[in-house]
Amino acid sequence: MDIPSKYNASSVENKWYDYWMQHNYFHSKPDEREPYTIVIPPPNVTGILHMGHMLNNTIQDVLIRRARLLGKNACWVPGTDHASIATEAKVVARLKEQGIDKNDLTRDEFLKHAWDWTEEYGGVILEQLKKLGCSCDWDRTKFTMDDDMSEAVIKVFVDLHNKGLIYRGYRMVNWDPEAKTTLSDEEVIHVEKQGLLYYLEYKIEGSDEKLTIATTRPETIFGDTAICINPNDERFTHLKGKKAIVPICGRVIPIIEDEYVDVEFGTGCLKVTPAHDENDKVLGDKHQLEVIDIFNDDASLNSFGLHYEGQDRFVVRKAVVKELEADGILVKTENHINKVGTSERTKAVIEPRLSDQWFLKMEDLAKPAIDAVLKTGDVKLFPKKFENTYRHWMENIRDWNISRQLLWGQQIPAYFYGDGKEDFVVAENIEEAVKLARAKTSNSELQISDLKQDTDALDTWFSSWLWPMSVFDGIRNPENEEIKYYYPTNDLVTGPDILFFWVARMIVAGYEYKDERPFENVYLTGLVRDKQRRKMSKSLGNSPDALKLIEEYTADGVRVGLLLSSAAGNDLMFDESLCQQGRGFGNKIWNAFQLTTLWKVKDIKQPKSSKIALEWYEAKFQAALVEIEDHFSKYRLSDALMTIYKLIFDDFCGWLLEMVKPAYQQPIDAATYNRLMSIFEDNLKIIHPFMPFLTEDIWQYIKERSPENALIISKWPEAKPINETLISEFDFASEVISGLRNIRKQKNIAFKDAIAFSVVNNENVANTFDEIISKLGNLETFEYLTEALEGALTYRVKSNEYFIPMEGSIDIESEIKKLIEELNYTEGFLKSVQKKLSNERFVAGAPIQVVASEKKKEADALAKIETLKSSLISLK
RNA sequence: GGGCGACUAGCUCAGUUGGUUCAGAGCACUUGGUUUACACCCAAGGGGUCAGGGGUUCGAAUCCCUUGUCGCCCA
Repeated sequence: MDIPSKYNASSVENKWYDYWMQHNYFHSKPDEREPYTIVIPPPNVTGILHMGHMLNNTIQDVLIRRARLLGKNACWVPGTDHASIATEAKVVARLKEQGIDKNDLTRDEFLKHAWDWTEEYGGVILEQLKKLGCSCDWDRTKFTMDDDMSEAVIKVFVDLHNKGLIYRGYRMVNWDPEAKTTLSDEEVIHVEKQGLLYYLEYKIEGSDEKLTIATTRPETIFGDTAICINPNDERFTHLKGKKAIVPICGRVIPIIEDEYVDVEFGTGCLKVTPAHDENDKVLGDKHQLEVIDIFNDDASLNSFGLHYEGQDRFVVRKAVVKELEADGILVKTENHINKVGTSERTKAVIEPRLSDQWFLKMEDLAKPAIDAVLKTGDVKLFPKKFENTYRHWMENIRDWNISRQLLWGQQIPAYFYGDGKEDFVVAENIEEAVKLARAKTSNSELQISDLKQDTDALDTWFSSWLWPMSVFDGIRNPENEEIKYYYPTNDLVTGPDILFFWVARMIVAGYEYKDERPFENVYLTGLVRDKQRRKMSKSLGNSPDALKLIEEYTADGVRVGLLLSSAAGNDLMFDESLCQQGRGFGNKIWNAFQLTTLWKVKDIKQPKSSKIALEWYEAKFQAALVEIEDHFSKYRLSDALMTIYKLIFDDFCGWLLEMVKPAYQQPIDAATYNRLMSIFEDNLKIIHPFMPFLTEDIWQYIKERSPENALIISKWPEAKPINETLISEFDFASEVISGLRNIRKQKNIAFKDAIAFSVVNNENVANTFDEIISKLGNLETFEYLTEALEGALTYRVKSNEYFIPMEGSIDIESEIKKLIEELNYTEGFLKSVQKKLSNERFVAGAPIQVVASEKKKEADALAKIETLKSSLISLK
């Protein structure tokens, strides 16, 4: 077989991805094996891959590939989300470019455009995931607007309505004047903005007196329906029961009293605008105030705005201020920082607005979801710190506004038969609706044509909260084989930014519809930031192009780079040098493989050193396996990767290969070679989840393999007992070798010059690794002595003393100085240990093993001091 | 304003019930190296008052109090 000397990532990646696809390894169907299921957090259908997706999906792929190797029936369901507001905004923008106004289109016409768009751009992101190596079961790809998915959504809406949990209410909602839709509370981002506080004078009716109020929104005076004072505020006692006159529009409004008013803030007087502020609405309800809505749905003023009618709210603010100033009503302005609600999607400033919307009662639904995370632990969050955030949100949960004034999404299945607020029925389809409407109205003459479906669509999250169930058709067919097999899923990997939007609601839906958790573990990734800690975003232009990154650093390299420093829940400070490290690691493995291919294998005797070396590596490998297992069980993927990285880089390449490497142009014995290759295969298995392409490629070069023997579906190495003795003996030997290297360096002895070497074995160290020390130290001789050797360079490991004879060139003075330094240090150390041991309270209070270890330290130090002293004597 | 979390080497982070393994890892840095797999490499080395202060304890990076800085969530 021809093996290229350089690893050619791009052709290898395509080759093996195609191979995996062709042999259907990613596909899962229910069988007798234990299932391991992940549902992808569906990205926006028209989105493109960014760093957050890369991180997210790499983690999922690592988990799914490992599960596959562990012999589980691994199923990773991919798909996309229709993302109603984001997608609709893009479609509207494109139509606008083409000179088409959304409002001129019928619902069906608009939806046609939206579907065209979806088909044009949809799924690009899924293709990009393939480049990253994601082993999703592509046969199962779902879209939240697929017919069956939509059916499930509608079914759930009807069901919740019939349970009395969905209601229609005239409420204050968050209005996005740009998208012209409401938003849920979670879609509103509060941003701190520098604004102004305006002090305005209102005349008191029937007197010359004036009252000053402070407001951040002077343009809303057109909606004022009261002035409120605090009844305990003596400054205003005399105004009780009087009326004030609103500037510009001259309307007379009452002065009301309420303790809600903060005496300290502004002037202690509040203007009340019930239509445009949530708190004012509460006040208004309490005091039965009139509600005057002054805005159109694009936040321009309506006729209540008088001569400002038709102008935008921010334009009006400036103009009103000017007019008020000219009239002497504006007393002063102050700088003021306030938090302004903005739309997550369009960034528009949110306008609180009263309107008829659909709501889902959350309080009771939330209860099992609270217990699952906080009491029973049925659902675990990683890292755990998010449990507090979760608790806080869930215990203060508010009803969920699920209607959106959008077209792109599932249309609300409420059918109106009259103009009254309650003149509607909710049904899965219009035929059903007619029947219900006839029954409700006792009017058997009612026809389909008499019904008008609510024009609103459902919030996107109202479809994605069913995702872990609906992808297996668990809502429409709750008893089908797939949902029974795959549900509950195992792990969910997503960002903490959608903990409430999505994760919490999936848990709610899971308990409501399956009476079971939707997943067991939630791995919350951090945000990907740049080196300067800025969030990666398109507008900042600091997000690298995902595909270019793969091209430059290989898919495996990027995967490793992303995972190297991303503990669960911690933000990831992304730096391309991490990918460099990942690519470098790939090259290292490739070169290690290259080395093995250069050897001629011969049926000759196996050197003892090779036999020991292989046994030692197997011990290290087993120890690493335990560590890796532990890291995975805690979702510490970076730690698991680092353990493997060090095992392969240091122990395998750095030590083992050097130990078994035959001399120049000499063959390697078959026993060592075969064992080594089998070890290599085990290495490939454990790194495969992180670096799937490179490992499969090498795996297939090692031997001809049938499709049943591909690495992707091989078996994770079996755990065996660890030979601890061998590990600790090697640790000692490696210190001996380091000492040799140091001496060589200090004395400028080239490696190719063999040297004589001897030891006084005070520690009674086993000679297991002597041959290896000889080989790696390039020793000419290795002798055991009973007494110190004179005229030699020395160094110590514990109380063992090592000698390298050197004629003439030994600087006795500096040797003595070195020994005295070492002696002083060891004596100081001994003193501190003995001080501890002479403390009765320590000996009595500390655990036995801690005391024992201190005693061992004492003995070791004493032995070492002995060695040092005798060396000093012999030098003098 | 309320809550949560963080602060450990130049950077990114580990450090589990206070005690074998406690001051660690990787990267970066310095020095040396044509050891025939790999300079995308090898070897050696420097570097931290564990944010500041106080306390509990035989013993504190770890527990408590306090101050500061930063981040996130909610209002």
